[in-house]
Amino acid sequence: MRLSRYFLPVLKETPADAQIASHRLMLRAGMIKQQQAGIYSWLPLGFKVLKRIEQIVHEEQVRAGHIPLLMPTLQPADLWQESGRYDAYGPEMLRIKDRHGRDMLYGPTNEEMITDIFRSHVESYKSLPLTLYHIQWKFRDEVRPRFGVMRGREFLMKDGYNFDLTKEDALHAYNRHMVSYLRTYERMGLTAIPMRADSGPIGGDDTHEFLVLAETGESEVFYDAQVPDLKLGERRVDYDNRDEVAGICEEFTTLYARTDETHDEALFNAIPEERRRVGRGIEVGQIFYFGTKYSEAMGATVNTPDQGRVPVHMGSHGIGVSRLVGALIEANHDDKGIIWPEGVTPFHVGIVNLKQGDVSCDSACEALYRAFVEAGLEPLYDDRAERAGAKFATMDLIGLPWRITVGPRGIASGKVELTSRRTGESEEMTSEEAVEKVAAIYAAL
RNA sequence: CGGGGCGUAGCGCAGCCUGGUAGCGCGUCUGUUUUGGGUACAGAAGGUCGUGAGUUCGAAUCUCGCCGCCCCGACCA
Repeated sequence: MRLSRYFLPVLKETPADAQIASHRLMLRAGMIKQQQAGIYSWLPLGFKVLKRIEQIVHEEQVRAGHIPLLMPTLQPADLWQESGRYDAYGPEMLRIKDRHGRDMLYGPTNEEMITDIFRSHVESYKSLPLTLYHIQWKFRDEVRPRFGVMRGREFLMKDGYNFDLTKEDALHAYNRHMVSYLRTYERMGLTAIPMRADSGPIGGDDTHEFLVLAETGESEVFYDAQVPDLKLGERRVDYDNRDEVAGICEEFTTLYARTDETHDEALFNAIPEERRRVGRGIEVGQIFYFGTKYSEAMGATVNTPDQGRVPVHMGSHGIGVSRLVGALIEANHDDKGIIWPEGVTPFHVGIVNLKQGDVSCDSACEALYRAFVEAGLEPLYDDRAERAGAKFATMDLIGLPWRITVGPRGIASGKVELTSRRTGESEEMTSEEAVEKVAAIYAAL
């Protein structure tokens, strides 16, 4: 993409309404525009990041054997009356009437609807196990939306639902989700810690929240200093292997890590003092096992091998996709702007032409641009007639992890400069070497 | 939903107390200039001062209502 032809409305000054870093930077970098309290338009740069995150979530769900579908944002009230949540949910649920006076709602979650889909088409234990998920916009009419996309009213969420014959099977689904989530966050360059949590209104016995450590987090967290060092890394996971999956879950949940909701002072104090940590975290996902709560209420039953009929065991599992954009920035920024991890960056590399209109600089930039496109990468070429300072400031603000600087001085000796946004370190090399190096970095992801 | 604050040009703000022709910086547009970290000069465009009512000869300014937004708490992917 050529910046002169892109739509990137960056702001030099910080909008007064934004208090925390991610919100400020998303506005300044032209990623979002607020339309109402807690409701945002996603401008091209923000939309790109959102889509990258969504893509990673999809890939890891499919890898775990889960099946994508898409349910509507608007739901009929009667499904929720069946489960009893129409009255239980309260004013957080946005209720709407259509022209015929029928009661509808903008879905805050989809347990009822997915259960309806399941019961319409599944009759036999032979169809199990089954895990369906979608990534769709949700609406929760928060009393007080804040922190930009981290606490919006409208938000994009991946929500998945497992249907299993037995509790044991459902717990395997639970574990599968935990491992797939760990992998999802790691690919984004985030450390998200599973913490035992309260079940809240969704109900159920087993639940973990995934927290990204950040000072601006809304939850207080207590954890063993060794927990953030746990990594899934390169290991291959067979998601059908129950023992292996359970083993990984055990590895990641044995050390103490809890939110204030479930914090246990005595257990915490059993950790050696130098390893006790208290901090704050941003919740970016949650997994639940809730048994037959919805299947019983809504008649989602299957025939069993011994001629019986039983309600299925279920769980639901969510990742806050739009919230992750904010959480990623909270975890990756400095005073100049955003620093995207390679896994989610909107463009792979920025090309800065220090002397637009200079024949040798222009042609070197064009050649770099073509080379990156041919290598399957997306460059953002700042070809505006701005001076160097403005171009650097824009690149720093929008946070592309790699920048190539092309100027008359370097070009005279056949060199360009490759700079890491994270470390600020620069290296001189030929254009070919720069393309090769950047391509190798992304190929290794 | 309790408490606090704000609404004046695209963005950031001053003016309001003490009513009298609506201003500044940035951005935008035109021209010149400059060119390795948000450049300089000259000119231009852009505002029913959130909204409705009231007081007044006269309201951005005073009074009341409404709407919107932000912050702190209680609640949540």
